[in-house]
Amino acid sequence: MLRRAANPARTPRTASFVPLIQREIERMIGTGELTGGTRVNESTLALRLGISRGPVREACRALEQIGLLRSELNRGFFVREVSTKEALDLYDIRAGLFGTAGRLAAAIVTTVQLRGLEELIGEMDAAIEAPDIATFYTLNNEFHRQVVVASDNDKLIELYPLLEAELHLFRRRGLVLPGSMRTSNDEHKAILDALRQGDCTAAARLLERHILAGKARFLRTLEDDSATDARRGPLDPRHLRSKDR
Amino acid sequence: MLRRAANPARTPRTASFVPLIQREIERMIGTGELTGGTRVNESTLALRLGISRGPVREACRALEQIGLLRSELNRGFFVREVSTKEALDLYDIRAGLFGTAGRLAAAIVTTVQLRGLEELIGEMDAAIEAPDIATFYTLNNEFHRQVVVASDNDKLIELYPLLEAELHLFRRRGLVLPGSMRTSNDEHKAILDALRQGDCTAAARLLERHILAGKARFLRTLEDDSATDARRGPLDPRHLRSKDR
DNA sequence: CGGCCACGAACTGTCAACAATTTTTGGAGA
DNA sequence: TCTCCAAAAATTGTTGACAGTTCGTGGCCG
Repeated sequence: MLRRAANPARTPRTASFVPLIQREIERMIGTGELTGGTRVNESTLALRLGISRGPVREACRALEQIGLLRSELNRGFFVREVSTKEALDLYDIRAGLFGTAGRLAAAIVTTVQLRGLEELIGEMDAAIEAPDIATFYTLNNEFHRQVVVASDNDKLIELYPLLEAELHLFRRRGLVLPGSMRTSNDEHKAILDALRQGDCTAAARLLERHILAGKARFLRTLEDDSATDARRGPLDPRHLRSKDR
Repeated sequence: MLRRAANPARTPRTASFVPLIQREIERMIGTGELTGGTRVNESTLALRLGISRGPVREACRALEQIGLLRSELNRGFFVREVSTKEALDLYDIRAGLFGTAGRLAAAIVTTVQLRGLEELIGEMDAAIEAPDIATFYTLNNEFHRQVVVASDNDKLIELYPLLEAELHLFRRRGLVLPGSMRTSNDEHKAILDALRQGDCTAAARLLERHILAGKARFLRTLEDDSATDARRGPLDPRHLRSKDR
């Protein structure tokens, strides 16, 4: 929580409030403290953080650009809700970018990085045995992140987490199916092999398919949900237009 | 130019100033009115647009997020300069995304859209004959845009132009080599064929390679420049780490 | 003549206030 | 009791002002 108790002076000027507020709101969204569709009350938030509305508005404007908030004229900022169509779109984009990351990484990945990925795979195996879904989820994210970092493409390293964050705004969480963890980690192992051998084409293909497989699993959970939970109604047929491959 | 002369009332409230300012700054950057590295003076800009600094700051904060501006504490906002490394990184990202666009588009592209692409290719041929580099440049951009639109991936349609805009911040413009126009349009024809046949894999591969070919041409112009214009010094060896394919 | 420091101007970061708009509340009428 | 409407409250969009920082200038000292 942001407190200015330790700094009664008017303006610290050693750091701007805006990035702090931005990260704070991101955190609130991440933890579910702010849930999709809810309105961000500028005054309340400013009061709670002990600052005025100006910096809060700037932070919200920044968050609007990266897709975490949306604005309505004279009504302020709202936490974005990601539709099923958008979530599926994001999977396709992530697939393309992740494939690119693999193509780049395979050419320049270091042995240290390879060892790191190997360790993560081992820990994921352990999490599968436990079974510990939460830990697997974290490790899986870290594996993806490290692959992107290995690409040494700074723009990609910057862009990829934004897409992940936006995907997390999809209304239903916990998209990791217990049964799919083993399959997923097998894919990780194949990816590691391709990276180790410096096979750019294979790495790109495997990583792209890894995300698209995730998309397929995601689609399946959606269908399951709409079957068991009839209140939500049938799936929008538009979703089926996004063909895989 | 934004003027409020027609609206002397204090607050119109039929639209927020922020998006208008944002687009105005984008335009100024696009036309080169604001060039890379220059400082964005909030007071001056606000005065010129006839509004106060608040909305200007919000617009700048938004532009910071999409990579057109950067901020320094107590020094304000500056027009970003895109380094050679970043430009090359952007080419790789665009290649991956463009390939994704092609994979998606091939499955659902309409005959109307195909006809539109075909016409653009024809016009580009004419521009090559003229020769009219500026027109070719515009048509080429439009061709790329239409392929992305054909993917029907809204997030991609939103994301792709941002990357284009950022690439335009690279310090040297006019990266279209006269000699490469014909090659480039030949690639367009192959892409159109793949799309017409609904061949997702071929379309993805061709589009990805089309951008990577652009990256290769880009690299060549850099080398030419550094050879003829020795004052800039030799290329940073890091650039060579981004291997193609 | 050159470097250093102090002073003033310019500018940023933040705040408090105001007007316009939206939302809520309360009650009158059917 | 429910619906509709008007007034009050709450909230946003914008503004002008203030404090602190950075930048530029000129004088002083070596």
